[in-house]
Amino acid sequence: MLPSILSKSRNEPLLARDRRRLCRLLCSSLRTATDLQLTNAAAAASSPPSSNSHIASSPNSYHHYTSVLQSCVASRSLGTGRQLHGRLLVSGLGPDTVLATKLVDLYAACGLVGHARRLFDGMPKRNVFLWNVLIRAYARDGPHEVAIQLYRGMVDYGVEPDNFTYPLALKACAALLDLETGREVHERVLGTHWGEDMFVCAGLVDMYAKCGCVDDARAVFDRIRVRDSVVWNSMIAAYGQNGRPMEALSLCRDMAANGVGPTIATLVSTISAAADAAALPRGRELHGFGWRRGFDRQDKLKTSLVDMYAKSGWVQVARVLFEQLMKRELVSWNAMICGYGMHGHFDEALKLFNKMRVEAQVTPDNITFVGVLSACNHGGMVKEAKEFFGLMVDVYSIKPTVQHFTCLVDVLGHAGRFEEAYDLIKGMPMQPDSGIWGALLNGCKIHKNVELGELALQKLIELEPEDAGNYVLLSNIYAQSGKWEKAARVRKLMTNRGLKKIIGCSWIELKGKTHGFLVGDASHPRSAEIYEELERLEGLMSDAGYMPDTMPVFHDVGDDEKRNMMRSHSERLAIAFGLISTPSGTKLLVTKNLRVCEDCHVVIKLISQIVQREIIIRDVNRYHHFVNGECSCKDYW
DNA sequence: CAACTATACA
Repeated sequence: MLPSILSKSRNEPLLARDRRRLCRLLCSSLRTATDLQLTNAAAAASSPPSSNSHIASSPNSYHHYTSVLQSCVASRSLGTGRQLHGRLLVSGLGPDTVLATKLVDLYAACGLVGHARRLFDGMPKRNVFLWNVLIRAYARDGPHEVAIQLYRGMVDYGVEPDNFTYPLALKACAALLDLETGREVHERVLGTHWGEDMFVCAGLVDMYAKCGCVDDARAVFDRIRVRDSVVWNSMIAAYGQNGRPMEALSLCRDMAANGVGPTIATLVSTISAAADAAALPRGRELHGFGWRRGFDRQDKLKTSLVDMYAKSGWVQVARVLFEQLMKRELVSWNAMICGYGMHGHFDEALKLFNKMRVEAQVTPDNITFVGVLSACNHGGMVKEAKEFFGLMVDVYSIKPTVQHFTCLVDVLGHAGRFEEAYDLIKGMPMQPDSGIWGALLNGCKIHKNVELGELALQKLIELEPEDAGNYVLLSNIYAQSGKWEKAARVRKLMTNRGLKKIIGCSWIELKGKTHGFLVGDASHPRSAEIYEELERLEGLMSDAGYMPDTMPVFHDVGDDEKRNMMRSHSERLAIAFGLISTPSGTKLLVTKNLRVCEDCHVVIKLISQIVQREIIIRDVNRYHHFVNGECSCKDYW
């Protein structure tokens, strides 16, 4: 009869004899003073005043027994838990699923998944709680494949997954980027009534988002009737993580309009979206909002602000916030180092990197090295880049990824060391991707290496035949070396394949409103003033000896027309608009969907000198920080 | 027993 003690239903009164037995068991396992203190404190904490608190606090009840175990879970008192487990085994107090669930939970929480698994495997009967607790352990700490195996095992075992199981299984799918299984889980959910459950839907949204299917995520999101902040956050993060920051920002507005208050998670996701969209005014607004709520004291929010300010050109502000962090985590260091790197402050980036390793004793990861290598890159530091690469591999035993190789190829290409770059590519342990060939092609463009440029383009076309930018780049290489027929042939090849050059577009955000400009755009209400300003500046520039360089325009058109096309490049329109709409001295940030052309680069340098303004252009792949006639890229980009 | 939150090459 004893084994049945522990499987009595919770509300059934225990027999006096059972109670005595349990009490003895419990007391004998809690002999040490520390354990006792721990347990008492934890038990007190886990029984808040409630209608049945008298039951929980009664020392002889089954509730007390389970609550002691519960408190072990809460305080991770492995010792006490193991003793209890031992006693249970010795006394033949058998397999009660409630107690087993708590033990499995305890072992998993203390990192002893093996123990948890053995206990689980030994249970003759498994209910949904037991499955969930074990799946949770694997869904949280991995290996995630096991979580999915268990989910499948549970179905085979005949236990129906519930509203707790699905989010866990989906979390594992998300971690593995296993879209196929994710869809399978979704299918199953649709066959039940759990499709209405907010937790399950949040799990689905997140799973689709992590697997890159934002629109599937949105479809699930749209069908949810009542949405709490977490579901909104999941969807906002979905856009942010999939390169659609503008939609993330607008969804945050929708969330507020729907009366759901932003939480710290909302702000972190949205601020990071603002960073990616280089939407500084919006980011500052969010910063202010977080400040009023007192969220900005939290390191996670502050780190997202570090990233946002750095990406919006305010590296110094980012640094101040970085210094204010209570504890500088790896991500914070990475954000700051990459922030310096992308603006060309390679000396600051390297100083910070050393501070991180030596003073703060934080171990860098592969992302840190991407930042450091790209910083070397922007500074043209070949020797240092190689050294850091060696440091990464030899000292930190970090396996280089294709991104690290891309940085090296890029720095070598910039320096015109094509043989080394090409050898490096040939010796890479992985297949070179489009980034690698793109970096090489970029170097070829700078040094007018037509031969290797052709090869790189060949590879690029194989890898991404749909990308018109590749054709444009090669055509520019030809044009720069005066090979006009070849330039035209590439252009023709491009049109024959039905590819269109992406139209250049730049935007600038002023007072929370985004103003976008296309090439030759005359649609802006202040268009006349914008062109007037450009003309005024051109006059001042030719006084300074500026001659337009029309080389990059590869169309077969007359010089005058080329000039006109150049002078109405979208970034110039955006800058002119910024100049006439802001007080003198205001820093301008312009974002562009393509690369800045050579002539615009020269022009913007001159403008920054003439009007004495800091102008930041955020290219499709880097920043140009123009101050007093100089650019942070030192004309290498 | 459950869902969301920062960093990265070209």
